[in-house]
Amino acid sequence: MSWDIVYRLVKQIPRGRVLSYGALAKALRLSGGARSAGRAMAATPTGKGIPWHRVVGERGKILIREPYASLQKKLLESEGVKITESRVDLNSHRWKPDKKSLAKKTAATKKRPRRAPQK
DNA sequence: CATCTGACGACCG
DNA sequence: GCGGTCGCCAGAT
Repeated sequence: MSWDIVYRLVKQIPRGRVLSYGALAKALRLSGGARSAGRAMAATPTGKGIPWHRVVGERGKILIREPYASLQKKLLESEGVKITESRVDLNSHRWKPDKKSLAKKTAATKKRPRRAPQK
């Protein structure tokens, strides 16, 4: 799968702003949801100018393990993001991608079925 | 092809 | 607020 679209969006996250895996997945309509977003980040090649550290858990928590967790925290703080107890202040830093930022082309399996027509 | 695992999230206790 | 479970899906073995 091409995580290109994910990287592209992540690269557009403004300095001092963060986005959650879930929001990221939703914005791009990834089939696997937050998990796929996470996979994408896990496969993110470092040194490509991709601010992967601006992606945290839905509640602003750093979910990754050491030593990346510490690194991420450090990077965020250096960007002016407030962090409290390994937790990002999503309340003031949550970022919403612009519609234009969503210049996705091949968003995984497009969109997934809404819900079972139950009832 | 069968299973397990995982940079997640929603729920429940 | 924290920890355990389940659901979701794609990759890895």
